[in-house]
Amino acid sequence: MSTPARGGTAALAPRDQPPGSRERLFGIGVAAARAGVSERALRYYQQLGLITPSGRTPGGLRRYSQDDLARVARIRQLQTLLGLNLDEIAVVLRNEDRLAEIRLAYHRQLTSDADRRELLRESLTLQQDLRVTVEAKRSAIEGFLADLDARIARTRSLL
Amino acid sequence: MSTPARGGTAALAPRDQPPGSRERLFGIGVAAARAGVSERALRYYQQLGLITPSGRTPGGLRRYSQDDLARVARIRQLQTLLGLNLDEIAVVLRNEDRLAEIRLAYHRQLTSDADRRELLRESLTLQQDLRVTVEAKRSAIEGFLADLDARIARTRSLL
DNA sequence: CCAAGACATGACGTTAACGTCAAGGTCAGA
DNA sequence: TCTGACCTTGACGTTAACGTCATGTCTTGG
Repeated sequence: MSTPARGGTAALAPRDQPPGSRERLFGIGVAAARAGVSERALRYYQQLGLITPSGRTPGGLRRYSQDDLARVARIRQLQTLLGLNLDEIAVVLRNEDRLAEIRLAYHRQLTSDADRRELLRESLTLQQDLRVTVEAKRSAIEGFLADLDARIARTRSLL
Repeated sequence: MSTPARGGTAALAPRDQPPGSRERLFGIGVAAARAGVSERALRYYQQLGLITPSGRTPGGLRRYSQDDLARVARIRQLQTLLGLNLDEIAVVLRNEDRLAEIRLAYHRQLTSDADRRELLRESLTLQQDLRVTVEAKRSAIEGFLADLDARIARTRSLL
């Protein structure tokens, strides 16, 4: 493992700041704080393939972008709101990633028309599956809440 | 620990079947199957004080009633729907139990008026706390669903 | 250039919520 | 009465999602 020479063959190296869009990047400490999770959690998510920091310093330190933080928020949302485990979350995220790719390919016409339609259908199905479970959860919660309100009303009536 | 003599001083022992209401009782195997959980889970819930089978055979085998099964269902609901852990669930259940007791005491006037009002207020507060968290969850899920629907619409529009 | 944080990569520890196995008791029916 | 299915308690195992070191590296202000 040789430390890559800084400024050497920088052709493919991810630029630190694309001059136009001033993308602020954070170290793992700040990123974790902003995302409301631990550094360990961020490394763990990465280990499971849920996120990859959008950059590394030449020395190997992780650099997180705003989008990365949004992704972490999404993970937490799927975790706490829907109760999915990290493996299930990986599936959802992979699907969303593919959709984003398809959207790009759609504009640049990099893939064949048939391929895109195929991928689109597949993604749509996955999204609809997710929708079904979420909808079920919603109605269940609604029932729970109605029940709870009834209990509260009964309790109030005793006062 | 002496095995309690069967048929001894049975004055306070829970009757097996109150002659009027034909309460069917189940062994732990059937109970677990009906509740959709494992036998181990039932024993574990009992260990944590979440449920107590409403009876035991003279030999010590657990007997679960319909109400017990409903209670297990409630546990599962709080677990999967709200994401509470078993300790938090214990709090909720204890509160609900107390409310039920209060209702009984209310009719039979076993406690002082002041005591009952005090307990009622306390229970009401707990219920309202729960309501707040549930309501938060509901609106969060609603937002999630709206967002998901928007994504689905966008995906559809690409087809 | 150099010290003080911040960070990287293992590797082992922890907690909740059970799973599983062992060594026996209990019960209902033939 | 006796067998086979069901059940008991106790103890140890398991899995997910991290927590917590230990040890060495990177980065940055002075």
